[in-house]
Amino acid sequence: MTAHSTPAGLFDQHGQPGEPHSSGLLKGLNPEQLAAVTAPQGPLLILAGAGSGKTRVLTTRIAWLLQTGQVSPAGIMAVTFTNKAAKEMLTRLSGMLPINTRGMWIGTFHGLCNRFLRAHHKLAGLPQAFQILDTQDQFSAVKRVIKALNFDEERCVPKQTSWFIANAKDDGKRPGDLVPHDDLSRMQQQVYQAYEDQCQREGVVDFGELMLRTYELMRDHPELREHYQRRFRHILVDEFQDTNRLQYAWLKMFAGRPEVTGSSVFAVGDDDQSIYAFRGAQVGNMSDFEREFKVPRVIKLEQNYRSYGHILDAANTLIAQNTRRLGKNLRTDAGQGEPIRVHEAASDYADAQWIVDEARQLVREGHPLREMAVLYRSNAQSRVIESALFNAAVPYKVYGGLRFFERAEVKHALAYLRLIENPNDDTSYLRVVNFPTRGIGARTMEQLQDAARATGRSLWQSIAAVSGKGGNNLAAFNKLVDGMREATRGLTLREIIEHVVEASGLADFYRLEKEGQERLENLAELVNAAEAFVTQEGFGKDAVALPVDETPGSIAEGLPAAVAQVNTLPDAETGEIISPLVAFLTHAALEAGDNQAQAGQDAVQLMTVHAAKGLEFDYVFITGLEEGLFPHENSMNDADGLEEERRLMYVAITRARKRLHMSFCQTRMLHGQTRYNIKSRFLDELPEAALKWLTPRNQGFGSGFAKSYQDAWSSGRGMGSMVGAGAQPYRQWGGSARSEDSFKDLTAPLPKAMAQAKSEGGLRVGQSVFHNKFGEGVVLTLEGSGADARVQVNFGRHGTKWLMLSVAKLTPIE
DNA sequence: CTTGTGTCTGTTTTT
DNA sequence: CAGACACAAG
Repeated sequence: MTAHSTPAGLFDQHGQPGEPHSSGLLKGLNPEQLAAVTAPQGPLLILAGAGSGKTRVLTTRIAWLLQTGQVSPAGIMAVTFTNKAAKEMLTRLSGMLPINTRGMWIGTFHGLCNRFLRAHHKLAGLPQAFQILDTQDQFSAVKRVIKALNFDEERCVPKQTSWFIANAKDDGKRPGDLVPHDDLSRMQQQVYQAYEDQCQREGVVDFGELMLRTYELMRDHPELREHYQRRFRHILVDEFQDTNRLQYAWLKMFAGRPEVTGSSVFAVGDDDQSIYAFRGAQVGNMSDFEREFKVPRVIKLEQNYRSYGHILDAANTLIAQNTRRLGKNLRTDAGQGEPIRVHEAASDYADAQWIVDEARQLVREGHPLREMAVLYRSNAQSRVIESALFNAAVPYKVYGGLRFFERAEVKHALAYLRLIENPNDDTSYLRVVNFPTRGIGARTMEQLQDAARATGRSLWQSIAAVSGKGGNNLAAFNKLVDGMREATRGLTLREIIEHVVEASGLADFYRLEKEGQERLENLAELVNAAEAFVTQEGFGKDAVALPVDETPGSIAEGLPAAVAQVNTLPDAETGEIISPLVAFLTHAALEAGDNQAQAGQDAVQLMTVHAAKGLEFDYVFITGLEEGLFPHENSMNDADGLEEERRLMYVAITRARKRLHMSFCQTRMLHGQTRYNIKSRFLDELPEAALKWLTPRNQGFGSGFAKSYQDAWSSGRGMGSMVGAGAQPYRQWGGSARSEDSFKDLTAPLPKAMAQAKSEGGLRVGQSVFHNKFGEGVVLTLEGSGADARVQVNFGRHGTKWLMLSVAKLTPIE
């Protein structure tokens, strides 16, 4: 999405957009891009490779359609997956044309659904101020349902069940559409049904529900369907390869049958960058689209404006190993550039150190830190790298993890705000009824929940059913919330939040807490976020009235004003404009916000490969190229999983503009255990000519074997702590490694490589050796032979250790 | 109702 | 190793 600063100004692709004439708009487009942008009405599929100017094509297409008068802003719908992508599109578009982007429907799938459901909330059977459950909320709601149904949580695991429900919705399925095939799925189906009832009662929807309900509303109401189908003459979809079944059906619903509605869908995607199958993405939607919409031709954007040749060669060669592809090869005019620097380290620690060294070298050459990114497969890998960077005083920024609106203190404050709008929101009620504590304990809440369940009412409505002290406290709590609602009536959003933070007792609570300072700051930041939201969304004195829909006879006809972009459409029937508070709460749910405030600071960027999709950097480090990690062991058993891992690797490689670094290590600390890793098969799949090995290839024996061996170096307990097993995944015996029972594992067959290790090791008593962790030592004793060989080594200040020769990595020193 | 202890479980993530 | 969570004791 960020397609600015390109290698050494070699390319003119990302220069300033031309002046607002179509000739200016189209200037600098290559033939394929031009064909895509100026394609005639009708379905179109753009296969856009990484760095091929995808976003530019998408936005220029919209600008061109508008400028040539083929469509009015109201006839455009552009859908993305992330808020970031939607914003980027809007920003670029307003840079190209002096148009008001507000009449267009540009946003994320969920943002547009929200807009739609707010406008038609009566038809959808929702309160106007319906609240949106995020994943956390959804999970706790499901958990509550499982408890209420008295299901065994061992059998009907809440996490799996909430995943099950989300998946069903992504597939467009209601509880009644499911056919249970065993006890578990029968239970899950029941939970789904009860969960759905509960959400409906509380007036809340989860992410999947936003999509599904919009889809169903369109499906079940012909007049609505016809209206929107007629209205959106051009539907543009970004990252089409990431759409799930429901989203594709949703798109078809809005597009209608092209020959009838005349609408055209402009789908842009890259099957090679499909990395979200695990959450329901169907790459197959691309070929389905091509077939079902009778796409006359697929335009391939293969000219890359981002990376140098070696990098692209690596990407192309790698991805060519995937069998199920639409087929595409990236090319560049930029020259080969530097080869990819490949480094093998003895340990994850040494690997991190190497990254720090390389980064410092780049700094010495005058490159800013923000142009360096360290990418890894899983979040757990960031720790070592962080500590190495920290120790070297190199600023860094980690992406991922807890986002702003997901922080506990922020969610607490939001829960109070939600209760002001909708006291029947049980999820919010449960979150803060006793936070800060006000004498409402578990048994009180149990009584309350029982009463609510019995009558089918909300917790808020059921407090009279609880007598005694607990009941009084509950009444006091309801009164507190009522009081807040009264006190904040007519206040600005900022004032509302300030009041609630104080009146709820949250502020006092955190003021007294030792570690509360940061939380207080986050609450202050929440006020800022609200302030920024109000300014940005244009609430306040001079909101401009815009006709939303000009189509005569439509449901939405004559709507008064779209005060703000997506979140604040007026009610379709009453024309009442949603309060800034509801809009802000929606914003908080749909846009979890960045996780770190310190933006703009020059720092090395650390993130998972998934998080890096759509980004680009001059210098990229791909770390942890080890079997079991990347490709991840959970994905490498089936062909589809492996291909997805390869696409992930492809995404990682294509993030780099100028120089790419890849690294792996022989030992890695994971879950408190040392793992021995083989280098990733993906390294072997890269063209040799594009690589520059900084360490000798296949050096030592650590890189070639013993994937799953527990290190045997704990001294003192002698052989009892030595563990060896066949080629089992390490995780199968984590705990037992500490018990004497594991001793018997030593009898398991050992691979040939281990026997070789001994002879190659060529150790003798008195031999000097090097060990990754303990450093230099001297061999004191040799025992056993072959797979059973063990050795006693004196490591000086680290003491004397018994090591399993087949497991510990010892390098002889002459 | 709070606090401490023990157990468990560890991909990827937007909305 | 470390965070989340459940349960028992105070």
